[in-house]
Amino acid sequence: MNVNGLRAAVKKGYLDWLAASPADVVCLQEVRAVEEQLPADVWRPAGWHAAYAPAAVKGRAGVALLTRREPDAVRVGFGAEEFLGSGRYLEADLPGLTVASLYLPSGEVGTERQAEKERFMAAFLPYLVRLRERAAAAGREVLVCGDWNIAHREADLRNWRANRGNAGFLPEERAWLGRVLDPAEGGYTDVVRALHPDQEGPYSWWSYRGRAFDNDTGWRIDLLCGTPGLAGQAVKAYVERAASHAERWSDHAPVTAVFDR
Amino acid sequence: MNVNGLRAAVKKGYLDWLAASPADVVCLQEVRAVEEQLPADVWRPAGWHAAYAPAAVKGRAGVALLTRREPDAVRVGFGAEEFLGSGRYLEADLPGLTVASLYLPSGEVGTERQAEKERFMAAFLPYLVRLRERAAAAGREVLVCGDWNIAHREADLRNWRANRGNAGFLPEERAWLGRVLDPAEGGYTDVVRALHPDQEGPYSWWSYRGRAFDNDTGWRIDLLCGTPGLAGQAVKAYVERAASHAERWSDHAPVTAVFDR
DNA sequence: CATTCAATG
DNA sequence: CATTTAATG
Repeated sequence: MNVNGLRAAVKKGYLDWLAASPADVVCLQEVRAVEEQLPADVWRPAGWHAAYAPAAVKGRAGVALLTRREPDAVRVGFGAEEFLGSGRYLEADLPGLTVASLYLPSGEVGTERQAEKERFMAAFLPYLVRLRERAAAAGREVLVCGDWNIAHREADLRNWRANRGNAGFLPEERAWLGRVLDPAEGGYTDVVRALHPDQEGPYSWWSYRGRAFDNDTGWRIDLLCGTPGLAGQAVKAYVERAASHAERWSDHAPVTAVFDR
Repeated sequence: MNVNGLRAAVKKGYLDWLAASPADVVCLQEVRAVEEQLPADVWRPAGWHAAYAPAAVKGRAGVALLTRREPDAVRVGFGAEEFLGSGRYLEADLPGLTVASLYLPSGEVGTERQAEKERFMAAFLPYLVRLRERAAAAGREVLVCGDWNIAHREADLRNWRANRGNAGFLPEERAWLGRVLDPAEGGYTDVVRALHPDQEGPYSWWSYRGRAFDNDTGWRIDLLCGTPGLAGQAVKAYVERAASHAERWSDHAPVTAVFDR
């Protein structure tokens, strides 16, 4: 769940959502804060173990993992030196599962930020493969949750034609995500899409501009990518699109999956 | 009247205040906007002629003059090249009167901004003398209105002891303002103080921090400095301290004088 | 269009 | 502590 600033999200209802959540694991992106900036009951909510990977630059990025049981291990970053302090990747080992919170750079065509996104993608795919192999050797499934900032296919955003040249739906980005999901390469499964193969969306992000949310002009860029063994256990997956504009506490909505294990 | 951002002031009631104002001339400081950023009825209110001197840097400073009758001439700046595009000085000729809107730099001890304030003061005092002489030769009185960012005497701020080392109440700043008001040098009269010689304040600025406004912990730094002929015609002078915090639309309050001419 | 930040005040 | 901008999204 990309909270678009945890401090702002708290003011608008994040804690109510969390209190009502039945989840065992919650992955946050765009926390955009450090511990000193938030009350303890936000940073370490009662009933949860919390791990954070803040960005070195104040007010930027930042990912977190909230788990009901204490992880056996927590690791920040995925090996690429450039992104170690960028607040974009955090993983934790739980019994039989490695779960990760990912915030892939959003990019902007023709800028250095797009080049950064591409460097991230280039380094991250081989890591995903190693992660899967390592986890398999340890008897663990893997679930990488977060804001991938890429819509894979035309069904994953409302206006795919108008967005063909835009960051998030570039051919090279879509191809890269295809490799992540290719059984012969990345080997991950898009859990929500696997359960809803023929649906438009469900979208998980809507621009704040115009009437994007009201018109459901959104993108499905928040993905839960799991190893096939885990993905096969998914029995339900859904996006918590807020019923009203007043209830929105981020420009993203929570994406949830339920596993029967 | 320092509006602390005309766009913010509009949202909080500036236009209501202006509509109710009986003034012939209104001097604004810290407009912090250019024409394109505001609706026409704010930038050029019905019934007023408006002249602006915006700062070259976006969102900074900016002074304005609203006059019920059209000025015979409008001039931006006071001759100092450094401050020409700084949005800090604007004057207009009306029949028998030159009126100016001034926003003197606020300064901060030990910083370049304090050095800038001092350069402004050094260049501005001789200008004030020339202005008075030129106006006298043309049969005009002078009134320089605005945020001088200096409290002249102990009665001009609530906590003068605690502020002895702070910008706005430094000995050299107070001495400089004394020279502006010295009959033998600047030759200007502090119109409000002349009518209220024995009063604490009246303050015209209160910090947004703490309870400064509620406790009237303010500063009298917004001055109307006039040539003696004009100052002698002042029959009333007052600060419109808002009755409640909700009515405040700036951290300053309007300072008004009524002249019988 | 919303969230941060830094600079200014 | 409020207003702006800039960068980011």
